[in-house]
Amino acid sequence: MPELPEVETYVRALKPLLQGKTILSANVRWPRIIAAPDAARFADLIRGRRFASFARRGKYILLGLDSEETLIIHLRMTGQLRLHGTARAGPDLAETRPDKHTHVVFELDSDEELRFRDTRKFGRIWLVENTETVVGKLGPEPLEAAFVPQTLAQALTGRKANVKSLLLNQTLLAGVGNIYADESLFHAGIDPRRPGGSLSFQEIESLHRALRKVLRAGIEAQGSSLQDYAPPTGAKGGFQEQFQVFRRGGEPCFRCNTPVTRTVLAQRSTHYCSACQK
DNA sequence: ATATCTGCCTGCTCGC
DNA sequence: TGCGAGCAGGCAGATA
Repeated sequence: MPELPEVETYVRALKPLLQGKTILSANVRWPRIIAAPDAARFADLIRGRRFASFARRGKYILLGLDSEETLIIHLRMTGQLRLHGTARAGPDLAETRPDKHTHVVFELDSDEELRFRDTRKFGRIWLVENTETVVGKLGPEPLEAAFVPQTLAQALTGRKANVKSLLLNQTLLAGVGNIYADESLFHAGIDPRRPGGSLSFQEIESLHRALRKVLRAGIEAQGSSLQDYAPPTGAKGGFQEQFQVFRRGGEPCFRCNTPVTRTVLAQRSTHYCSACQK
């Protein structure tokens, strides 16, 4: 499940692969993937556009074009973007043919095509003039300088929902998903079931520090490689090797040997150490 | 306003 | 081996 570090890795990888290349056509094989405008208009508008800028906001990939428009892609759970050769593919053409999970194919002017592949079809693609119509409701970027403990305090104070659910709320904080929420709460020593409003300012500072540390480490490791995540270059990230609690239910905590607890919060699997996290 | 639930999807695992 | 049930989960939209 691509979260902030995985999406950041994606954007960094896409830039040298796509910069300056022009989209000759877009073949939409599963129209529901295109969130806006409708699939036919999308294909019409994107024809002839050139990739000009590359950015990330939360878990969204923002590909600025040489027009007033931005191509926005959200990978959700199982979305992937891969660049494939076409004319240069030669004898391996059969191997490079889009499979049944490839829902959008962008033909480029470089004898290549950019494919959006998504087994579970949760991913979405937009083409918009104003990015705010898509990402406008997102909360602050946790790695920007403007994100200080007071920002996090503002998101948590007065809240009765558990802190794990609040960390997953993209309108409060952008980019944190299930992996980095569980890992950050472990590093901060905070029980994920605690009501957001029950955290002391000292605990909020600790959580703020943990979030930034874990997200930076995730980017440094080029993300986590789980079953469905595949970056455009094929190079796999290694942050899963640093997991302290995520998907380690029943296994001993690396710090204290207490078996890691697995429970469900906000309908999502949640992992924590009952001894280390209070 | 906030909190919680449902639907979207497919592949995989599990039990019979 | 076959098959259905349950599960994984980000986010929009609905409901409480």
